[in-house]
Amino acid sequence: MDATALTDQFKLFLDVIDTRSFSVAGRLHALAPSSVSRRMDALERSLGCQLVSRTSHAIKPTAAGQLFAERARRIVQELQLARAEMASLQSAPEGRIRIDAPAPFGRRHLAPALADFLQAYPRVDIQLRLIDSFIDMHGEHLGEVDLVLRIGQLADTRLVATPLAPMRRIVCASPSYLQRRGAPQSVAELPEHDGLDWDALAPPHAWRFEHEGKRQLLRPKRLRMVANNAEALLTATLAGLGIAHLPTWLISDQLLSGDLLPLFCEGGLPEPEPSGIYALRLTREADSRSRLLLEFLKGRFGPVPPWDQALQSGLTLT
Amino acid sequence: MDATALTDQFKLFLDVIDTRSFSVAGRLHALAPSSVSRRMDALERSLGCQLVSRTSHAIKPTAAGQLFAERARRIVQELQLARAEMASLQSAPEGRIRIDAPAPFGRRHLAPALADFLQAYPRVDIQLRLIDSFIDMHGEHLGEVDLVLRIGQLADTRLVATPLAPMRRIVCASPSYLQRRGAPQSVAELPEHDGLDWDALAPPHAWRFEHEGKRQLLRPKRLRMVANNAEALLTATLAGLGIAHLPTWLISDQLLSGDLLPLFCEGGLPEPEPSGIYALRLTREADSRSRLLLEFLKGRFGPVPPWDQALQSGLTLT
DNA sequence: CAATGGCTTTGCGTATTCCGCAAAGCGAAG
DNA sequence: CTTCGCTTTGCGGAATACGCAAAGCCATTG
Repeated sequence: MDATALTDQFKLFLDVIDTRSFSVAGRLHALAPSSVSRRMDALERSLGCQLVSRTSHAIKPTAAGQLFAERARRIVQELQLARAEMASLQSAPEGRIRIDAPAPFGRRHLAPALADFLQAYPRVDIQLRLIDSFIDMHGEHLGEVDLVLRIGQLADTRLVATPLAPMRRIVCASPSYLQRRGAPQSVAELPEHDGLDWDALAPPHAWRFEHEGKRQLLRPKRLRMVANNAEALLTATLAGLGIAHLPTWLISDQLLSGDLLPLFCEGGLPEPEPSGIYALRLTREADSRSRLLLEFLKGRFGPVPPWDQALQSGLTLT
Repeated sequence: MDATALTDQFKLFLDVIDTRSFSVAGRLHALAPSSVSRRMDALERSLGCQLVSRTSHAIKPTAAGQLFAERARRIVQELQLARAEMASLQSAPEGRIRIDAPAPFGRRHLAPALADFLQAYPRVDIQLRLIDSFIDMHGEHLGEVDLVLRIGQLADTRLVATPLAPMRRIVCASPSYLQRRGAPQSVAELPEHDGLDWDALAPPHAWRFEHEGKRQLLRPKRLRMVANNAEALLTATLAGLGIAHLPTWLISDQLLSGDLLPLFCEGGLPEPEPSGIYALRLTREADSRSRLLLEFLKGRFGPVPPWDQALQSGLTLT
């Protein structure tokens, strides 16, 4: 059963309705009139209601037939659209997808993913723009990109956000720091330590946990460094400047290599807020290439991201 | 090829995508894994692009496959909706369709059509309300009816109007009047005659023509009768009180029997304005029964209404 | 009024396709 | 390393779909 048979069956029916004749509809589809008659009979028996009223000389669409034709027209249109989209993916004429993404995540995970995507679809080009500062969603330069990757809380915009991966954060420190200051035995000891924290746009400099069912908001007494750049925080943490609450996509390598040690890793500490890695589009009706890339990234990063997979197997090993 | 096979093909593909396995998807559809493999292969060759990436042990949807699955879900939904609609038509549970219509048209043409419709769909009931006065579209009693028939110009409303039939009007008079006053030889003589006219809500009491490319607006000097009821105008015209410009759906019987004589029938005089017989619905998403009746009426009255058909063959005969 | 032409339907032989089974190849888990 | 399960492919059989021809019927036409 070829997939074109799906649309052809409906198109035959529509031609029957339009031409009011089995024979000329059959001629349009290179089918004998008898085949058209049998097909329409099968369709009617399958639907359980009469679609065309037959006299021995001519046919006339029933009211039910007209109604079904209306639906069938929509369906044929969607079928052709789906087919055309698949075809356009294959040829992908001069397709350039423009992406904005945060630089640390982009370098670590997006760039390798894009490399694989480009190999899978040789005729697609990509323009990647990595941004170290926060991306302003409301800027008018949004029209210049097809996809924007965003990490963290979602600001309410008129954009369409599709989740790419969940984000987990782990409290960690370097071995040197822990040797010097000792490892905290519980969450309650955290405020006594030096902290390195994200400089979010939202003011509360604090770490939010959900432990044993109740939410806790902890703030280290001394924040030795606050930065709005993930790489800078990582560098400071590796240098043993303090304890940080860093996302797994940033530190999975260091956790596996032992350059960073997780604290309270027994609980797992899931991200309590609806926070994650999202792809934003300007409109729901993006072009096929962007949507293709979006599906590709969804398949690559979700539901459990590769960095978390490695962490899971790696941490149980140690 | 059963019509259910059409949706089953897509549902199989969707199950393959969801379960990520040919064998369990095949089990869901009572198909051997080999058949699933062959069908997916055929689908991919038909679309010309890979939908699932196969390793010998497991499969994984391609980005293109995810994209196509999105489309396929919509299509399957529409297919099931169409099928359900057809099924609901057949059983038609306690279906009552409420219709408002102008009384003269309703008695003449709508009632016979409804009788045929009721015979075709035995489980549907109809509540017909014929109204002699104009129907106020803005009244709140609109929620109580499913369909409203309207003749003439369309007032702008939030309603959805679908044309049922074009309206033609013919200038005519009774033989007695023409014998007494003589027949006008051209449109220019019309103002000298006694007129019978529709009492439209819009004030201009005049007959609009389109003759030889230019629009003419004629007003009889003496309007012997003005009424807002078609039957009353017809009665007056038959009584020989004057010349009237009456719609063909009203006077086709009298024209055929000779009780009324057409004037200037050589030109045909099409209705110049976008005027006709319309069905109004409150919302585009009416229930199946109302839409079924609508299609039935459209098929019965359009594109050339039966009264005009009879006129055409009848008038060429005389 | 009769004939003709075209349309739909049905029966039948044939050809195409579609399915399941079995064997082979292969990767992942134990 | 072995084993299990999944996918793929070849093959025989069956079900289906097709076209052709004959029949029935209605509208048009000479």
